[in-house]
Amino acid sequence: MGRATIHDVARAAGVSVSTVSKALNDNGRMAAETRARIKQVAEDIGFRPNALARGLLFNRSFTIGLLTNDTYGRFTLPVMAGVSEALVDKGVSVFLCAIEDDPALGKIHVDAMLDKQVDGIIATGKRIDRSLPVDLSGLPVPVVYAFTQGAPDSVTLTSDDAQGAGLATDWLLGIGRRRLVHVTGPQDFASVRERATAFRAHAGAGAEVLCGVWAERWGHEAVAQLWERDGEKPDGIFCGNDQIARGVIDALRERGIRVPQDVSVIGFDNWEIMADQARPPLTSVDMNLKELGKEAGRTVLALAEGKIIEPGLRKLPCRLVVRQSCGGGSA
Amino acid sequence: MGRATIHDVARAAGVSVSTVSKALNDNGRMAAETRARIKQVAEDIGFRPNALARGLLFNRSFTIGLLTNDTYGRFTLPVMAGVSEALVDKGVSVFLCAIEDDPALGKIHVDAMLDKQVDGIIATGKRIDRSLPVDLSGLPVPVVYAFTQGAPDSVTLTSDDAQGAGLATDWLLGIGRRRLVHVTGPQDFASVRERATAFRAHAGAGAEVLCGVWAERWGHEAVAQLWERDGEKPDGIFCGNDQIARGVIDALRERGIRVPQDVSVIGFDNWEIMADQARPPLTSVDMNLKELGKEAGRTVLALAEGKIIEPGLRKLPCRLVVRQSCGGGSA
DNA sequence: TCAAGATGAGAAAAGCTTTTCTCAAAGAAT
DNA sequence: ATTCTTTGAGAAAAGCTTTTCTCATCTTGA
Repeated sequence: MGRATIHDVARAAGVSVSTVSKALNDNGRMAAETRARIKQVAEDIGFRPNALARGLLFNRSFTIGLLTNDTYGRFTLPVMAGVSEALVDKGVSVFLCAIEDDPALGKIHVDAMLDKQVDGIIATGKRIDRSLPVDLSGLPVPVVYAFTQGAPDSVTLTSDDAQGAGLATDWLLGIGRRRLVHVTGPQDFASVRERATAFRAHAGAGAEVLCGVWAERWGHEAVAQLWERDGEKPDGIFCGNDQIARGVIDALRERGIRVPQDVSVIGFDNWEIMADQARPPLTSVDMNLKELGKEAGRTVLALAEGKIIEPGLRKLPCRLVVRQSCGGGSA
Repeated sequence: MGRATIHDVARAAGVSVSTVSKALNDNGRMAAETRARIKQVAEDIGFRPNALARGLLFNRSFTIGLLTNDTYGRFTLPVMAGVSEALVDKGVSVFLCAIEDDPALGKIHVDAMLDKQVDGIIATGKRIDRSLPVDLSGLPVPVVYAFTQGAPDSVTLTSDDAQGAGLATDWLLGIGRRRLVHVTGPQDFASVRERATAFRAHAGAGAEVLCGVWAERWGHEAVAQLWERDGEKPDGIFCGNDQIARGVIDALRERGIRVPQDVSVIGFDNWEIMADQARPPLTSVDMNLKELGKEAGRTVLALAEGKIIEPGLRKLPCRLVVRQSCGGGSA
């Protein structure tokens, strides 16, 4: 019972364990024929080295911890998938630690990870301007922050909100829209402020920004505000997330305004389930969260291997996913 | 550098490592005063035993693997959180393995988990009538399936679709609705069939079931079908998910039909972000996925400890979350 | 006072893998 | 034929913790 050990292979091949080890790791000197035979026996027997024993020996567990306080959101899941994907072919597995917003739970999880000798920790959350309720400074392993507020002098990865906003704004300008408005979320989000600044920089200082909440009804309401006052109406609306965009599109339709013929709308997040189901489907800025997760994985691994990575905030570019709500597609 | 080992504690306390071990684990015979002193030293020094070494010794890694092919969906995240929560205070950590729908990737992850000597594996997915693209039978560790199709003779946990549908139907009947309709997703989903059967059993064999797709526009369309034909109109609509319910509510509003005064609507999934933002907020059936995850965690741990759990399909009850789309709330 | 029992603490082995040393045998060169 | 070199393979230690023995010392009873 149990899994085959290197001793089983040695016995089956009629050699010593050290010879088996050397054969399998292409180490040491030995007859090529012996090496091949041992490899064959190991394969036949289904031997795979015990990672616990290797970890003990190398002081390296080939394991990292992923800490998140977001158990429902749509942001962390792609990040996690990216981390997992980046590390799996390096033989590194990922501990998932859901800590809610509970500092005590956070500490328990961090201690458990350290006990298990993780090679590093990635912290991720639901908002890039809030930090996790747990102190990760002074740990004996490297820490990388992804899509959450990092400690000073740490390596922190986020999406580039300004660049994403610029992408959307330029696209609207590129297809000939001139009267642009940005309808977005609450101003206390750093993302909101950064996107708004970039929007104004690209669209012109006079371009209007309406802050509200992250909800469809705010999209409705913003359209009402914009259309029920005097003056020129916008012909391009860049929204702070896909839900707001969804509300905007619905409100425009209810007013008989055609999207994209009369007004172009762009969302943010590229939340497929929302963007695809909007009528018309929503052009949206994608934050490349999976890519961000991959990068976080690669980075923490590099740090674990002793490579020097300059600390600081690194912003990864967004991309624009073109659907029909905007016009100007290549089709 | 590195973490303190039991040898460091022994040296600091002026005793042997075996004495330290016995002191900390409340094992063996020794002077109470010695024991207390050693414990104090260990605490001061910040000693925590190396889980790799313990794992090697006990043939137990205090680790389980969580396999999922759902990297974007909203079903697995609460399941994962539940698993993590159930196991953290047993000292068990969870490996997250995102395998997409790739059998090769699945095998790699399973092998990696076995290498790391996981005590068990939980498989979870995005659909309870599809199985993961990887064979988990004949593994040397116990496997529990949660919210995905399990192998024959395995322990499989899902939500009780029939009971959930019954809950919703009875609620509608209980508040006096008599002309009920069930608007749901594609019939090739087992969940759809099961809920429909339960709906008919509770609402009467003649009660109508409309199958379509899992999308808002289908909710719209179903309302159009129902209202644009002759005969009595429904006064209670039970929807197969919250997106459909959302479409139904919007379509009713557009027709001037009041929810909940004229028609009661109930959704399924209790997807907060959708249910809360509907106008009015949606009463919905919650599958208790976090609870399901917890149960899966407890079960796999029990199996890992050698307890006998009868194999088979276990269905965990749903609950109804009452908001305003239905009337009949206690308020 | 001597033997027997109780008590406290250390030595060693096990769990699995890898690496460094060591050693023996075979082949080559003188 | 003898010595040196090369080659092939095994022994042992390290990495950390726990448990089972074993041993020495102290106490107690006869």
